[in-house]
Amino acid sequence: MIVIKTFLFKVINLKKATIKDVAQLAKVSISTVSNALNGVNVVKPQTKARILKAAHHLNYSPNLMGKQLRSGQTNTIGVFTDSVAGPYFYQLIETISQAVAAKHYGLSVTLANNHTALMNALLGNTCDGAIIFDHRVDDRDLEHLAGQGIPAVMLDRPVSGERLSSIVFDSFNESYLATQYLLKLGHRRLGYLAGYDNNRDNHERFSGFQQAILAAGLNLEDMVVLKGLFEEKASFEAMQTYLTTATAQPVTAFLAGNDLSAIGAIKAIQAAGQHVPTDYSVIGFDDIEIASYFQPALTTVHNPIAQQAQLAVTELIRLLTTKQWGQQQVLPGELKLRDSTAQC
Amino acid sequence: MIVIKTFLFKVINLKKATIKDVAQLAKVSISTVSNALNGVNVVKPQTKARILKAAHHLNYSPNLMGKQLRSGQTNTIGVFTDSVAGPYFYQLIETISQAVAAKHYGLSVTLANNHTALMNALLGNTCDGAIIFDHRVDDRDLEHLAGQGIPAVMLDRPVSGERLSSIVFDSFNESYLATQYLLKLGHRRLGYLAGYDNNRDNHERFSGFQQAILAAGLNLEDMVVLKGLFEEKASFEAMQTYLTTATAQPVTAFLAGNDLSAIGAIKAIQAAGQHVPTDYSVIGFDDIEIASYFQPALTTVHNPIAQQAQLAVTELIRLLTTKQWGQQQVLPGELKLRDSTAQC
DNA sequence: ACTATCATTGTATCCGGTTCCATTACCAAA
DNA sequence: TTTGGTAATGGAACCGGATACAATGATAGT
Repeated sequence: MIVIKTFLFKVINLKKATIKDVAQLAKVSISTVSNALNGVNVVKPQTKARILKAAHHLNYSPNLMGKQLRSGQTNTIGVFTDSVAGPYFYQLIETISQAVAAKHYGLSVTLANNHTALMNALLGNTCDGAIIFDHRVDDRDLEHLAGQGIPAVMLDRPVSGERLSSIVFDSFNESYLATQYLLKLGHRRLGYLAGYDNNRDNHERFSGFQQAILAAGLNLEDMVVLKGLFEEKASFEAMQTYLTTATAQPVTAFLAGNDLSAIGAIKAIQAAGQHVPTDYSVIGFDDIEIASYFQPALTTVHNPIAQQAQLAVTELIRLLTTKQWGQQQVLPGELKLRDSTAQC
Repeated sequence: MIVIKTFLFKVINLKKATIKDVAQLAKVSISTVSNALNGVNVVKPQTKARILKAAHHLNYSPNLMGKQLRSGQTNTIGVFTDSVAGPYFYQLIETISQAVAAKHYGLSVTLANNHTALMNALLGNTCDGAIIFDHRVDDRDLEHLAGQGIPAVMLDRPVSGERLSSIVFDSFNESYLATQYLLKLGHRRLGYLAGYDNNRDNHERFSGFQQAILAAGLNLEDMVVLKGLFEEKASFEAMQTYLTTATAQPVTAFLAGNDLSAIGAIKAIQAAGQHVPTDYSVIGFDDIEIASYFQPALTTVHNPIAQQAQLAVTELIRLLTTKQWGQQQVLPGELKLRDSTAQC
């Protein structure tokens, strides 16, 4: 009999202890337990001690679902994204996590594989506010969010509204200045390694590139656009193809859609027996970790990712705690001069 | 009056629509709404259509807290970690996210800044099962978890139990083999760039290093241990100090606790005007992205991170769906021969 | 001793869903 | 017309907590 009892005890114990169990063991009501555990200062110290002891004995930890359902607050900030791949994201999330912790919020990163799952998570009240880095979220989705009163900060698109802010990089100007720098070095025939067609950064960077060229009084027709697709491999192949079909008046400098693209291009140039920056200058975007380790060290545009992350959290908490409107913030980047660019 | 009404309407509308609102608008009970929206096949098509229309009109999306509280299921797998920094984590999480999506689970990554927050999140029923990559979780915590019936897979420590599995790399053997390789190249005086004292990987790697040396009949006293702390800067300084105090019979090869450490050491060697691998051979661990871009390309131990991630998800789902016991799995790494090692 | 006051504790409701079970409506067979 | 059966819908309990409010008990003032 004793054996069976022990077994039953174990099975019963497998079920998570609830506030009811704690109340029963401490011989008080559940409301008193709730008060004691949440630091409401009305419980007699003696009773509180008994409750804490009971809670500890039962390995009690509150069910967050119940807690959050009733209180309507999660005390959690959610980051929603379609991809955690790449160095950008983890630099971002690292600072976000620190900033969120400093403000005594919890952090939850949700990776949704499709749009429905994303919106469900976003609208499912699993967080008090959202930081969104997801290209699939369109304006209609944002309207939904706003309608449900969930504050959000967008990182990949400039938007703003009643409870909606955005913090983006100044891709156009960065590109404009980088291109200007290549022109200043004496290059007159430039190439652009394009990223994805529907990507905002790609679009802005390409526009900046074009505008700088026009502003210098040069002809866009002399320029070359290669499909780099933001990838090393695609850029390598695109550059390889270009090099074999090079004309008499070849391009001497390339602006790449991002660093990976720049690296792929440089590898193709090197594989063809030519040199960077002697034969070609190349500039990237993002200043990923590899950029400074690469040979030659990459001249690239550095975006203040940590600053963006910090601002995103600050701004979201502002939206959460005040009833003020959201705003658009644009952060300027910086051209890091390294060894992949030289005088023409 | 109309203006005020409109205003009131707006304010009311700001509140999220609940299942009750949908029921009211569709003129049915909430249970029917629930059935209709969850695909229970008892609702008359006509009614269902009316409900769907109402739900859409109200921008209704269910509150996940309520849903999960009642059903006791979250359909979500949680990843719990103390740090997302570094390339290891994002390679890991990328594969995890794909695997989880393929199994039709949601994914939530929780970054807890302190132990209490971590355990609260872990024990708060916010996920059906957990993948834990957090050095702060000790055996007592795991007992808690087991006691609450939450299945978990540990990634940084070999453990197993009723609902607990682990998937770790074979750090000891990897280190043993890497050291053996250095010995095979003719090196007789070796150095180890140590990581954190309390880190399991560091401990295993150091043990493997020592055992390989002993097995070769060499004397441990001839070996050198530098404090690299898994960081580039600390390793740079440790190596710099070592080089200035070098003896007549210097070490010719180093095993570093990780790649960053190896890179720091190599930079110090180069800064001192010497060369790798001509003067010193250096081996790292992890095969981070930079390793192959670095000059010289780093000889390092490659761990099958994607495989670990895939197995973690598969194993966790096994624990979730069957009542079988957990297990320990150890994955072998592979020594990637590149350009930072040479014959003595 | 009686009562007002305050410190504690208990009761009941609610949060937003799911789900079991009862109820209703409808139709065909007797 | 009655009955039986099934399809469709509604009612109510419940998940685990928080919280407003009621109730209790103790203490002190008169």
